[in-house]
Amino acid sequence: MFSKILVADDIDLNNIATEKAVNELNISSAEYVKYCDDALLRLKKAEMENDPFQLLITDLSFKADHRDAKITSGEQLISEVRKQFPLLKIIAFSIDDRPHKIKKLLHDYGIEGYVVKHRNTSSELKKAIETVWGGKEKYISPSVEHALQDKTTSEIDDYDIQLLTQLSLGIPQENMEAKFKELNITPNSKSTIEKRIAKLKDYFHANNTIHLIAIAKDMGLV
Amino acid sequence: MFSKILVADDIDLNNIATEKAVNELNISSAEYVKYCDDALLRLKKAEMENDPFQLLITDLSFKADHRDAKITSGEQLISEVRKQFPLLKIIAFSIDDRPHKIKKLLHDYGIEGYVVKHRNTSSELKKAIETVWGGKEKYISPSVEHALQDKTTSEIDDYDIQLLTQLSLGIPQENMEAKFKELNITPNSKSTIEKRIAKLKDYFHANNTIHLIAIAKDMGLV
DNA sequence: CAATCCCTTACGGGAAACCGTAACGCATAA
DNA sequence: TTATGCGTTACGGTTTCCCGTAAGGGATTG
Repeated sequence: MFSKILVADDIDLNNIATEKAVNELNISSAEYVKYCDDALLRLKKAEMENDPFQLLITDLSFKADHRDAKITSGEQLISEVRKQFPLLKIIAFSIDDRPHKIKKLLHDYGIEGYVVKHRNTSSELKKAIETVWGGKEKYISPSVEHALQDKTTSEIDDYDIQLLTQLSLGIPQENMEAKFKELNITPNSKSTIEKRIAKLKDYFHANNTIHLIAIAKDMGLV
Repeated sequence: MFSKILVADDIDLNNIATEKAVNELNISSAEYVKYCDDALLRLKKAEMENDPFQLLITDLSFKADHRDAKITSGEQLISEVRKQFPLLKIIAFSIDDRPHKIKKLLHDYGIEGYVVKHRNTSSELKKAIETVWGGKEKYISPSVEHALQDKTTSEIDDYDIQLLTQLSLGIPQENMEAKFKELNITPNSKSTIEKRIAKLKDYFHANNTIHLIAIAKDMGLV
């Protein structure tokens, strides 16, 4: 079993309960932090002392408070960790069960586990740690396993996300061509952009662009 | 101190940690449920047995699962509880720190406390229970006290919310007059609706209606 | 080399949204 | 009673969006 793990979650309740779950496994050392920046510092310190962490369990959403923070989300933390500590195993631990978010973490960063906070989190978390320790397979909460097969989101690419994002930020379709040129996104003609928006509306059965953006917001695409 | 309280939260971790906090107070009986429907059942049963609960601590967001649920959110639960058990004290216990949500619960339902799940939840929850037990004042987490003074949302009325909601559901401005007549909402002329949308865009500094709806979604207004 | 396919781009007509102006209805005040 | 103010409603012109058609430019194929 892992001998040294790090848990990052800004909500103290989660750390309290996670600690209880972790203590029921045979893990000799577990540390808990409430800020992403602190997580990175701990990882660096342990690396320097030649006693590195073996597993990071991290929440995805961290609320801002009075402290200045360089890393403000679990996703940013995961991205940094993957670059600086490629051997460290990662389990994401979140209330978010939206397929798009989950797939992104699994595919883009190749994390080893995704545990959804729900009614049986405690036992799931233990199973996840054991599975990841085994090293053979990833652990995904049963309630979101279907997310991986979900093709609704796999057919939506980065271009679509960019488009939806700019729309949600108030860029009118009229100015989108200029905006995309500014951002070096191609294709960027008014016509193609129009067609792509129409395709998205069709895909999500949206009555109009407002509806489309509302749906995208609900799905967590933007 | 309270002798009998009920805690409703669908995430087991929260119940585990809440239990720990509650045990540090002098409360002789505390029960924990993961479904809103169960909460209502427990309250009814205790009432019938002439041993009613004195305090309800409830989360606001409950995820759906395989079980059929009549009450699907903490807000609905609070609404029912206020009708059926007017003497029961209520503390809402949520990760949601958006002013609009908090004000709604405090004003529309007159709940006795609002604790935001954050980095010091455990001690805040204890303080909240003690304050509500005192019976003289309400408890609001310090980090959202400013929400009560926030006038951004107090100037947005139910009519605005209805309008934003229908827009986000894909009703085009063109058909809004008919929709509002169907819903018996007045005023409902095309012209007034146009003007109100323009006012909202102005208020939130939205470039266009899409942007407006994105902002409303972010603020939790719809 | 020409033929075909697919994606991108261009354009134009019609619908919806946007915005200013003005009339109407109703309440309060003179 | 008339005057004033405010919110609602009505209308028309301009802009933006929507949607169909068609032309342009590579890549692949015969």
